[in-house]
Formats: sequence, structure tokens, C-alpha cells
Amino acid sequence: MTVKYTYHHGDLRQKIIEAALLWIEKENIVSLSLRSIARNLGVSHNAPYRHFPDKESLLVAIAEIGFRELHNSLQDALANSPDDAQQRVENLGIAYIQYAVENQASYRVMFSDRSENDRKDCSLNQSAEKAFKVLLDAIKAGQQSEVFTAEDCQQLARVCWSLVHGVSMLAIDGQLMESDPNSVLELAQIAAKIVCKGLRKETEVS
Amino acid sequence: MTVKYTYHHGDLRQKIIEAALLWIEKENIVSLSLRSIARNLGVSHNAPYRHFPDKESLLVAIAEIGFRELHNSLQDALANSPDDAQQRVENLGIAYIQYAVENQASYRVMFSDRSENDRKDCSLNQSAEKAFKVLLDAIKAGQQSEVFTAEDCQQLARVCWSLVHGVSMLAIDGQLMESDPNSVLELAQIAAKIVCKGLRKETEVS
DNA sequence: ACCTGAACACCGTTCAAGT
DNA sequence: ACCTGAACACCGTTCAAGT
Repeated sequence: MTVKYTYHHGDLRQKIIEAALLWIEKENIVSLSLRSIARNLGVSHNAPYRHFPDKESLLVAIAEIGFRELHNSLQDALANSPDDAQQRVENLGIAYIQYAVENQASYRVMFSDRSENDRKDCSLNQSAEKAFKVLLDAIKAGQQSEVFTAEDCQQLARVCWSLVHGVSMLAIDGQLMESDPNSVLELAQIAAKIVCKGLRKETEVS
Repeated sequence: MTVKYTYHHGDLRQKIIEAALLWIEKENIVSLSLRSIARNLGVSHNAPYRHFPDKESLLVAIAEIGFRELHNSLQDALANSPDDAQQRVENLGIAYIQYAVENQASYRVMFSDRSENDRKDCSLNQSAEKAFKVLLDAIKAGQQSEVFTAEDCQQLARVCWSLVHGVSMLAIDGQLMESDPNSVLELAQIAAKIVCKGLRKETEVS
């Protein structure tokens, strides 16, 4: 009795996003095509334009969702961490890498080569910054409890971020090990340990 | 008197590579088109196919050159380094990042999202591995002179590689600082210091 | 509101010719 | 050997219609 279906799809937007992620997982971003997605979903090649003004907008939408999910994963990791500052930063790093390898397609889109124009998309930058801030705050806490060196915390956070980003990217691209999935997490733990040790305030090491 | 020009170009292959790098520097890999390159060079849209069987082959060729250049940069950095193992690894990291930011286009191609098929291109993997081995050996040397921890050196090298790769990628994508070029090198130095400190053999730090 | 088909300008790639 | 033009199948995007 109630009108349940407006037309063919009520959730075409969501379906498109899912299809895009599936495609990127199997193939890559370059070969992603709105037309083939529409074809696979059984709609006309033009239907996606009702939901996204152009192809890049679809990718930006995916990236935005990804950054939100990543932010949540990082928050969860903190919630399940003890009070120890170093342990908290280590857990953040591991959670970050875990998100990346478990959501390869999203992660690739989040950090894909955007054109000059879209790089200024403020909402995207803000989403990314929000995730970065979680890490920054954890490092600040470590500085306040005097376990981390007192250098510029922005720089320290950038180093940590770079490390987890590097591990994630190389792992996703299969350039780290012969794509052994477990060993990625093993490497993540080693990486977290090493960088946190490097962050420690030491008593006289030049 | 001597035949200097066989046809329109004797060095079309090289010209194509240069034009592609220029394009990628200004725009991005996705929007690179063989046809527009050909147009810019004043040849028919089909001429490039005399030198590269397809678009991906052009990118693979660029990547291969890049890995060779990177390898040379790393070797040079070692040649200009003192005997101290930690200093050598730090210099390698800085040289790596410096190569990446000074050759953004090449670097992006070297680590661009390749399809399953091309990822098996052996010559490319070998070129990459050769550069990786420079880092690996430097770390091994540090272990032998007892300044670095004795853990699996492959894993340690992967951590270092990930860090410099992460810094390079984020810097190139303008996600690290407001694209201040000097501060990238500053960050590179901090990163190198931190990770090397983390690699050190310490007397009882859990 | 949401979907469709025709149309346009672009691309990668192939092929049969030209010099 | 190296370059060219025509041709094919694809794509992103726009527009005028359809329900």
C-alpha cells in the first residue's frame, strides 16, 4: 500500500558507490568507468549523473566516506587502549594500517592523484585532517607525560603518519612481501615499535 | 652531407617520454593521453605506437628509468657518506626523499596503480629490488657493527623504505605542509633521525 | 523527481597504405 | 624503417525528452 519504490532504484547512489569500490578492488582506478558501472547495475549510462555531477565527484564522495571510517577506526583503537602513551600511539598506527589493508579500494581512492582543482576541495581536506588530529593528540599526550621527545609535535606526527601511510600503500600495491596478509600486520607491529622507540625521550643520545 | 634526419624525428621515443613526464608533472597520470602527446609533438596520433606497444608500456618504461635514477642517487649518497653506519642510513633516506620530490612525475609513475598483469613485469620488479637492496645492505652493515638491533633485517629495511616512501608520496601530493619545498627536506631529516634512533641497539628498552 | 536515447568530442588501438 | 588516415569500440558529458 505504501509507496516503496519510487522508480527502478531508491538507492542507486549507494549501489554506484559499492560497485565502484568492487571494481577498484579487482581492477584499478584508472580503468573505472561510469558507463560500465551503469551497465552492470542495469541502468542507462546516464543515470549516475543524477547522483554525481561527474566521475571525480563519485571518487571524492568515496574518499570522504573512507576518511570518516578511518577516523572511526582510530577512535575505536584509542578506546581499547590502555593509558600508556606509547602503547596508544602504537595501537593507532596498527589500526591505521589495518584499515588500509582491509579497505584497499577506499584507501586507494582517498590517496589517489587528484587534479589541482579537486585538491582544494575543503571538505575532503577537513576529513583527512580530522583523522590526522587523532594521531597528533596522542603524540601530544605522550609529550606531556614526558615519554616522547619535546620536538615540534606537528613534525613528529607527520613522521608517524608517513610511516603508516608508506606501509599501507606498499602493502596494498603488493610491493612489500609476496602478499602474505598476516605478515603485513606483523610488519605493522614492528614499524610501530621502532618509530615509538625513536620518539622516546632518551637521556643523552645525540 | 651526412644523413642527419632519418625522418621527422630520430629521437621520437625520448621526446615522448619527456612530454609525458612534463604532462604528469602539471596534470596527472589519469589524464595523460598518447594522442595529445603526439599532437603536441607534431606527429600523427599513431606515431607513438612505433616506440611503445601501448600506453602502459610507456609508463613502464618511465618507471624503469626512474628506478635506475633512484638507484644511482642512493649510490651517490653512500659514496658521499662517512663510515658511520647510522649516518649512512640517514643519508640514504634523505637522498631517497630528495629524489622523489625533485622527480615527482617519475616517482608517481614508479608507484602508480598498475594492473595485475603489469605488476608481474619482472624487469620492473628487479629495478625496484635493486634500489631496495642498497638500503638493505646499509642496514646489514649497521647490524654487523653492532649499532642496530639484530632483528630480521628484511623487516627493518621494509620499515625504513615505508617511511621514506610515505614522506615522499604525501609530500608530492601536497598533503604534508602547505607545499613549502624546504620543509620537506627538514622533515626528511627528522624522519631519518627518528627511525635510526628506533633501529639502534639499546641496553634494555623493552 | 528520476530515467532514457541520441549526439559530441575525446581516447586507445588496429590496419592498410604511403615515403 | 618510420609515418599517415580511416575505422572501431570505448568513454565522459550534455541535452531534449519521456514516465
